[in-house]
Amino acid sequence: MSKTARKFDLEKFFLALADRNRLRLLHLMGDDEVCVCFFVEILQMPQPKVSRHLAYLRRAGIVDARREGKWIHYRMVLPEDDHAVRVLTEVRSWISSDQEMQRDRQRLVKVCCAPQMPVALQGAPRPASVSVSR
Amino acid sequence: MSKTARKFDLEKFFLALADRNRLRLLHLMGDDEVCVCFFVEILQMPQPKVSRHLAYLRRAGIVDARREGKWIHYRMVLPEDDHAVRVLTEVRSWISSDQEMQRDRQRLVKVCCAPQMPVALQGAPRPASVSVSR
DNA sequence: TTTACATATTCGCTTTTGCGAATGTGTGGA
DNA sequence: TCCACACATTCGCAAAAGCGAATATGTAAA
Repeated sequence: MSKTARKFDLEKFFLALADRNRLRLLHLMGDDEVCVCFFVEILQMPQPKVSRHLAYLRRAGIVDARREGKWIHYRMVLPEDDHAVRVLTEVRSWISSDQEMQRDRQRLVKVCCAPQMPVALQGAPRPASVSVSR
Repeated sequence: MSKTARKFDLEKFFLALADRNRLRLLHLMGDDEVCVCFFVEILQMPQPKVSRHLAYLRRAGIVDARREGKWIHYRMVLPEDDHAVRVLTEVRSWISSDQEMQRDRQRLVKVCCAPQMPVALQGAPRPASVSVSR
């Protein structure tokens, strides 16, 4: 599940960013580690669709996944390439200014800070801050 | 031929960057205004292919074109969106570190600084520095 | 006003991408 | 051991992208 060092592919990198679904996923992660079930719930997308787009980001070296029991957490990683890191930093700041994405995040905060989470998320591990790692 | 202000589309922007042909075109432009015929000559691509990719960049608001007689010059523009500008700045620095693109540029410099340009480019206006404009 | 030239666009075609639906895989609890 | 759950992957199809070939457009020069 862990990423091994590989040559950074410019095209694959930008292709991964060229889809609003994936940008929304990235923005929801932010600096945290987020469980797949939250993406499904917050974005109201079918689970296979979420998984497919997460896989896309994984293959592009932009996110990494960690299993914890039945749940799988995704987080952003700093790509090996410094240019990619800086582009990604700009992209994150950019998508933060997008209205729809702001609403996504508001829903995430609202849901996971509530004393009682929605039925679909009962028992799911809440998003937790992680230091973005290589 | 000139770009009118329009809402900046995140997806379209990244999609435009998600193709090596287009990244090579962008890199060849750099800070200059470059005539289409140079792209065709340097990149050794069929002219319709070059035109199609340039159109793609135009529609994404990344480049603009200027006609001068029979020739058409392309140059990068600073997108309206400041985030896009910063991403683009990083991208330009990124592609500058790519080997193939460095070779592209070397060929461009070699060709247009030569006292006698190749037959295909006889009479073509050489690339000229322009201040990147909005 | 033809003609030549530089560039843009259109047309089939193949490849790739995204999708929903179905199915597979790994984990923990009964 | 069997089942339920969380997630990943596969499959078949529709939409989109990229390509070469052909064609259209705009300009200058004869």
